Amino acid sequence: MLTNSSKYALKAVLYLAQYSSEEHKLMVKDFYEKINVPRAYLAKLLQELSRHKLVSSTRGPRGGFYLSEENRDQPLISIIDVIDGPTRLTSCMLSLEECNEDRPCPLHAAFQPSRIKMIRNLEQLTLRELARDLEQQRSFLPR
Amino acid sequence: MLTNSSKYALKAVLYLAQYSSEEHKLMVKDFYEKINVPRAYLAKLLQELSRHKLVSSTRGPRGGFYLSEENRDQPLISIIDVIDGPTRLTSCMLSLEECNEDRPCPLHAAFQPSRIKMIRNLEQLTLRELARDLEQQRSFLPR
DNA sequence: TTATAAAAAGATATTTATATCCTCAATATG
DNA sequence: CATATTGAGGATATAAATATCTTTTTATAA
Ligand code: FES
Ligand code: FES
Repeated sequence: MLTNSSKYALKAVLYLAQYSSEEHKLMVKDFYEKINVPRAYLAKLLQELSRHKLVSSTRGPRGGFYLSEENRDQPLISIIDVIDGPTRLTSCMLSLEECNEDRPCPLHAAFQPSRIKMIRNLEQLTLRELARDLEQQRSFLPR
Repeated sequence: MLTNSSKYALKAVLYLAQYSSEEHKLMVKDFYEKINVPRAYLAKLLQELSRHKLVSSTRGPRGGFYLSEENRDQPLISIIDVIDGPTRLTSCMLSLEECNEDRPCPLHAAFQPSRIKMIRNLEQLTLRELARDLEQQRSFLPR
């Protein structure tokens, strides 16, 4: 469904949503163990997200990563698009060149409705909303 | 969502469902181009499915692969389980050890309903049914 | 201004998925 | 029985994903 890379990225961003702020930045070495992601690989993923303005960072002493208020309003899909590429979830399940009703593959009719629902969720749910669920212990971040 | 391998396998099996029978077996070299799968790799995938009794085959002259009537009644999921492993679609989207309501990850609540629908579809739809759609040109097999 | 701490960037290594190749075993046919 | 034909199986090659290591840049604060 998702690659390991985007799972790592989502865990990292949700962790930052919970425990970081502009006043309290987190260094990679401070939390890579909490979310069980290889340290150097996590750094790479966050760099990529930073380049795309999905997480915030500053270098040097007292630097680190954090989520700005704007970052928190990003939908989940934006993380996935950057790490897995924008076609991972929307492309045809059997790799037909394009997925559409006009010339559907054999799986299309049965799967498109639930697939669309999942994608709509990813487009609508923001990091802020999921972080709130975590805070209220309505959900739990895997380590 | 699915690996290339299981997409290949599904295309192959659906092709066999349409064009093969016990009386008319198909050799790999006769159809690997039709479904655009590397010849030797397709052979490997069909061998694996054959070992699991999901496709039928005989060796020697006039041999080849085909789908028996029993093969045609298998659900899609059985192909995917053999090629991708049985946890590909059911495991937690963030790789939490187990996906359940008691201790859900942040994505669980939003995604589980549509995910379950997709999996139910895969468990219920048989090759026979999808082949019928193809025959009626209600769907099209990508090459 | 200097030393230091942190991310950014680039190079390299490892593992897994995908793909190919070669030999062996089974089966049909003459 | 001999021979040709096909899948089965094992070994190997390549590509992509995952992971690590080293160097450079930027910011802080003494
Ligand atoms: S055409 Fe294949 S999933 Fe839509
Ligand atoms: S617990 Fe993560 S998807 Fe169910």
